[in-house]
Amino acid sequence: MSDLLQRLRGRGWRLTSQRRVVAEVLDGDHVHLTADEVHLRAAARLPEISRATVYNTLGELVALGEVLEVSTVGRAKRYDPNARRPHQHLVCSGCGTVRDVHPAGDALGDLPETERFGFTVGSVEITYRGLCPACA
Amino acid sequence: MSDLLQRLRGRGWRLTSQRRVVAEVLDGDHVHLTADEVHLRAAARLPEISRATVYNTLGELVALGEVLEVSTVGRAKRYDPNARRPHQHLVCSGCGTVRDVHPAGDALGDLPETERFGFTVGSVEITYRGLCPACA
DNA sequence: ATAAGTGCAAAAGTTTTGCAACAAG
DNA sequence: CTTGTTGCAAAACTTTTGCACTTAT
Repeated sequence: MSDLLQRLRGRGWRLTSQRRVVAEVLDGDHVHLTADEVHLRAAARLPEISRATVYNTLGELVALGEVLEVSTVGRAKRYDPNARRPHQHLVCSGCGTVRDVHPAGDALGDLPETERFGFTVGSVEITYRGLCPACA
Repeated sequence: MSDLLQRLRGRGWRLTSQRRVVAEVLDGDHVHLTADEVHLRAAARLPEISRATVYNTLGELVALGEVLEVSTVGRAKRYDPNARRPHQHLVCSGCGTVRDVHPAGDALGDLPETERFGFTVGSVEITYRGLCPACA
């Protein structure tokens, strides 16, 4: 069983075949699927799985902090299972492909107090936009 | 006439009352309206303006580089007229409010060649996520 | 057994599109 | 005038929801 499933079970997550399949589909590096893509791949293994369950499961994984929702501009949300190691994204403006990147050192400094407008800042997200080799 | 309208006219943009109203609604700092909010405010001045025209106009302004689409996670896109001075966003995870911020110096270093996967990187986008005073 | 999870189908929210009527240059 | 723009209404897409049925524990 994957680390992910093991961790989830430890948290009292009820393990169903649908959830197992969704977790399996999300496994891996550089995986940034849309909900629909997850459903498509999950259905290949478990034909009767419903869209609603995929959405429910993805929402729960996000709430548990095991999966991240990737910001998009207009397109459908993408889900990133690599929530444990901080990283940034390189997004193709042509086809929407996303790659994880781990820029060298550099501490993307926190936002100075004077620029916070009273907000409580929880996370910083960096996205590099450009064109992938195929679209360029 | 605003700078924006003047620039657009210079580019051969046909100026209609609908477009003028959309441009006026977008004018200002810290403006990050959704298409629907733009339509609402535009309709207050020009009651017969249609949603389709608002979407068309916003899309054109984005294509012309005069307005930026702000990344969202799930919610409706927001449009940012402050496309000329580079800046970042502080987004409330509660209500979706967006504020422009201009972090001190710091050069958010370019992505090193070895991390580009063959992509042509055009822009870097930084988003600080947290809770605004009202939602905290 | 029982509480939680699932599937279905309908609805909600956002954005796009086709086309006839209209208006800016 | 001519071509680009608008409005309408319908459709496309993504995500959410209500409820009866099923299942993991």
